[in-house]
Amino acid sequence: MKLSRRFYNRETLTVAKKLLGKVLVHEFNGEKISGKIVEVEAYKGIADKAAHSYRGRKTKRVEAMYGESGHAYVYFIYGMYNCMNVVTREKGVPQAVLIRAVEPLEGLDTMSMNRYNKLYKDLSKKQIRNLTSGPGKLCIALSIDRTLDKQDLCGNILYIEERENNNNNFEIIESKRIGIDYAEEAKDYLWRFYIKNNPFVSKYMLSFCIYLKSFNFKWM
DNA sequence: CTACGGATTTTCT
DNA sequence: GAAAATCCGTAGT
Repeated sequence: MKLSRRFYNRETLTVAKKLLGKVLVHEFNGEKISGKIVEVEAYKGIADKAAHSYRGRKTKRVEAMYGESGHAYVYFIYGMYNCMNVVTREKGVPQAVLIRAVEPLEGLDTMSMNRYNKLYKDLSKKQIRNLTSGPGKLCIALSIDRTLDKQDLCGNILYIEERENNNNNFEIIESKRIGIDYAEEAKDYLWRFYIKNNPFVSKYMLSFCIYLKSFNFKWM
């Protein structure tokens, strides 16, 4: 089931946590490329020093954040990467959730070609783990760039869905957001959420990787 | 494991 | 002109 407008038009921290475990899909060149969302960050707009829309800043780049909920906000950063957000709240309230990591599901060869110009079966364990474990990495893997800025997530190109066999039996960890050292007191807010012990989280836990390794998981 | 620097260009002041 | 919601490789522990 594709997530509805109603899903996105809620408190941003709620949407952030509820997005964990859902599946991000990009239909591109007639193929479904998808991954399970395992890590997100909330950006709460006007009052959030870490948000691009802090103090009501309304530049061309952040326009999408001011629009209707359930649309994409894709921006370019560090001279070479794109990051994808989901716009939340009603029109005029510029808040969003950054998708920080997904676990690859469909289109594995396309993803591995996009990232490493190799077939999935030829990837090293390290490359598999790094396929989509970060906001810039997942955009490369899923072919998400600024042409998808303002894209309606209730459409048929880029969307998020809840799957029938969805396993919602996971623990959510709350932590500080990453890469926002300039944000003064806002840098300490616990607005990053991720699925505990999932190996595709951007800053994954070593202890759990060692644990998985003992079971000979293929991505270790 | 951690720490650090370089890449690269849009965006905003 | 400086900074940026990142990633990668290398060197040190």
